[in-house]
Amino acid sequence: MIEVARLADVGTMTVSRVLNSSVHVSAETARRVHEAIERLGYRPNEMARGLRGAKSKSIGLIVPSLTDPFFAICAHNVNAVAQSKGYSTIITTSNENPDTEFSEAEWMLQKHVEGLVLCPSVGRNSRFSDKIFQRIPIISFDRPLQGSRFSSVVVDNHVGAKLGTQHLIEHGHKRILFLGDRPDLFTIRTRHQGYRRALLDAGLKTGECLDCDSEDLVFKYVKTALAGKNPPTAFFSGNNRISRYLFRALRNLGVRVPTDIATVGFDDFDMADMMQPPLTVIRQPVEALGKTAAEALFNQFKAKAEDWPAKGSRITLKVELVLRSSCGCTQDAPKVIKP
Amino acid sequence: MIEVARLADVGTMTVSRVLNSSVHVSAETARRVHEAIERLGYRPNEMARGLRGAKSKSIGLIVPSLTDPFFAICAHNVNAVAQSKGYSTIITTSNENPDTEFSEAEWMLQKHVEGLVLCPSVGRNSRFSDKIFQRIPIISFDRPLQGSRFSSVVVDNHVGAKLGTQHLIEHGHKRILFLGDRPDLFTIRTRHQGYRRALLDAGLKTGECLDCDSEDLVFKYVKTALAGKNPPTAFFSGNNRISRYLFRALRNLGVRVPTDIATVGFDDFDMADMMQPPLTVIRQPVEALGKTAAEALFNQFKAKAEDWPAKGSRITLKVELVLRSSCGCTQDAPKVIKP
DNA sequence: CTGAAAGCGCTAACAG
DNA sequence: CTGTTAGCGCTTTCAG
Repeated sequence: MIEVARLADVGTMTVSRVLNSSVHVSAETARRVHEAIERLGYRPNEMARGLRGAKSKSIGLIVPSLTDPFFAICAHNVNAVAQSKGYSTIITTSNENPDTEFSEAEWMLQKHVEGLVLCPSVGRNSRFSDKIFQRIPIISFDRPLQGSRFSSVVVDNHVGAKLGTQHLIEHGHKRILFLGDRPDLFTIRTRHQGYRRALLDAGLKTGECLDCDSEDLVFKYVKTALAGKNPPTAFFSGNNRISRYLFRALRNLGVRVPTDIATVGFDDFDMADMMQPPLTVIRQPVEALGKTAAEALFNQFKAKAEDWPAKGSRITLKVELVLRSSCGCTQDAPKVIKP
Repeated sequence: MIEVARLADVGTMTVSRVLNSSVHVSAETARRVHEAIERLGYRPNEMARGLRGAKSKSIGLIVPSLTDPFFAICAHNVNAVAQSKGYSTIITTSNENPDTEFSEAEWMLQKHVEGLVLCPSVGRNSRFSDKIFQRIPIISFDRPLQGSRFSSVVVDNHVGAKLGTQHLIEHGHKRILFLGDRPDLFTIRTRHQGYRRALLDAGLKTGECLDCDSEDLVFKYVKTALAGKNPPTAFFSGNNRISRYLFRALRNLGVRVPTDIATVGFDDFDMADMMQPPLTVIRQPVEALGKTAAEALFNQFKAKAEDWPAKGSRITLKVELVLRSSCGCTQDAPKVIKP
C-alpha cells in the first residue's frame, strides 16, 4: 500500500479512501491511485482490514453434512446470498455432533465471522448462549436453536405431516406407521406430532416414531412390522433419507407399492418422480430455506447490536403435498395440494 | 490478551507462548495463564494472528455448484480433511462462470487462504498463472487446470467411457450415441474420446458429442434421434445429470429400457440402483476425489515454495463398471467390472 | 480535499 | 524461562 501511495505520489490514507470510496477524492488523484494499483497489481490485505475495522466480510455456515442433498442445497443458497453481498462463507460440517458444532462455531468466532447460519445438531446447544456468542447475529434453519435470542427459519412440519397422513387416511388406510431417523430431532418430532394429530382426529390408532437411523434398521423395522399380525397398510417417512431407505426396503422385500403398502414421505428429492411408482411427498421449499436464513442474517447486520430483539423471531415456510402414485392415487401428472 | 497477562501476572509473550506451546514455559506459570484464560473466556483473535504470521489457517474451495450432489460430496470431503487439520474452509460457487471463479479466487487470496482447491470452469483459466497465484499451492480436481504448474486429481475418464461403450457393443449394439452437456468440458471431452475409441476399435460408426446442457435439450435430442431413420439402439450419457435427464426423456417418450434402448452412464448416483430398470453406470470414487485433492494440498504445505515442482503432477483415480440392467444385462445383484 | 500519527491483537527477535 | 520492543497492513482520528 505504501508503494502504491509512493507511486501515485499521495499518502496511504488517500489510497485507502480511493479503495473504500468513503470520502470524496479529487478525480485526478483517484485516477493516479487507480493507475498505481493497476501497475503494481496491488490487492488490499483483508486480514489487516479486518483487524483494524472488525469487519471480516465473512459469515459462518454450519450444516450436519454436505452428503445429504437437502443440506447441500441449503448451503448453496446461503452462499449465493453471501456472494451477492460481497461476503465469503466459511463452511463446516458438524456430523450431527453438538461438540464438533460448538467447537467449530467457536473457531469461526475467532476468525471473526460477522454472523452465523447453522442447522443445529440435537443436544446441549444451549451453550450458544455463552457470552462470546452474544456479539454476533446467529440464525438457525430447519431446526430452531434453544434460547429465545436466536431467530430461525423452519418449514411447516406439523401441517405438512398432518396433510400427508390425512391423505393416506382418505385412501382408506387405518394402520399407518411413522418412520423417523431420530425422534429427538425437532423436524422429526414435529412431523410425528402432525402425523398423530391426523390419526387422532380420525379416531385411529397412532404409532410411535420409530428410531431407525440406518438403512439396515429401516429394513429390519419394516420387515418386522409387515410380518406381525395386524400389519400396517401404509408408511409415512420422516425425511428424504428415510424415504429412500424405505423404498429400497419395500423393493427388496418384494412388497408392491401402493397395492400392498402405500407411502408418503416428507421432503421431495431428485428422481422421486421417476421411481416405480412415483413417490407422493410433502414438498418443502429447500432453496428458500437457505436463502431466507441468509437474508435474515444480513438484515440483522443492518441493525445495531443494542437494537437486536431480545426474542428471536421464527419464520415458517409453507409446504405442499405433491400427489404422485405411491399413496394410491392414479393420475398422469402430479397434483399439488396446498394446505 | 493484555488482560490475561495482567491477571496471570506475566507478560503477553508468555501468554502467547502458552497458547502456541512454542517454547517451554514453567508448569506453574502455564497453569496461572490457563486459569486466567478460562476466567476471562479469552480467545485469540485469528485475524491478528494471521496478520502477523501470514498463516490464516484456512483454505479456499471453489466448485461450480453445491446443487449437484457430485460436487457437494467432493466439497464435503475436502472440508473433512481441512477440519481434521484444524483448518477452515472458505467455500464458494462459480456457476461454471470463469469470471466469477477468478474474482472469487482473487477475493480468497486477499483473505490470505493458504491454498486453493478448485474444480475449474471451462474458459480462460490461464489467468491462474498470474503472479498473485504463484504464492500459494493450488490443486484442481475433476478437471485439470491449464498451466502445468498446478497439480490435479482426476478420474480415469477415458478408460471408463471406453469400458462402458465396449459393454454396450458386447450386447450387440452398433449405433450408440453419446450425450454430454458441454463438449468443452475436460471430463465430457475425454469420456467422448473413450467412447469413440471403443467404437472405432470395433469398426463401428461414432457420433458427435451432443451438446445438451438442459433437460429440454436432452429430451429434444433423444426424440429427434429416435424418430430419424436408422435410429440408435443405445445411449451413453456423459455424467449423472445427463443420465437423469435421459432417464426422464426415455420414460416420457414411452421407450422401454433396455428392450428398445439400452443405456450406460458415467457417474453413479443415489437411487440409480432403484430405477426401473436399475441403471448400469461407470462408478467413480467421488469421496476419494475430494479427499485426495485436499490431502495433496496439505502435502504441498509441508514443502517450501521454492521446492514446489515446476510441473504439477496428475493423480488419476480408478473407475469401475457397475452392471445393473439398463445395458441389457439380467442379474439379481449388480456386478462390478474393474478395467 | 489530503496527510500524519496512532493503534487494532498478535508474535519474531532480541535481551535479560 | 520470561519480558520488551517493534511492526504486520490497514483505517480512524485529528490536523492542515
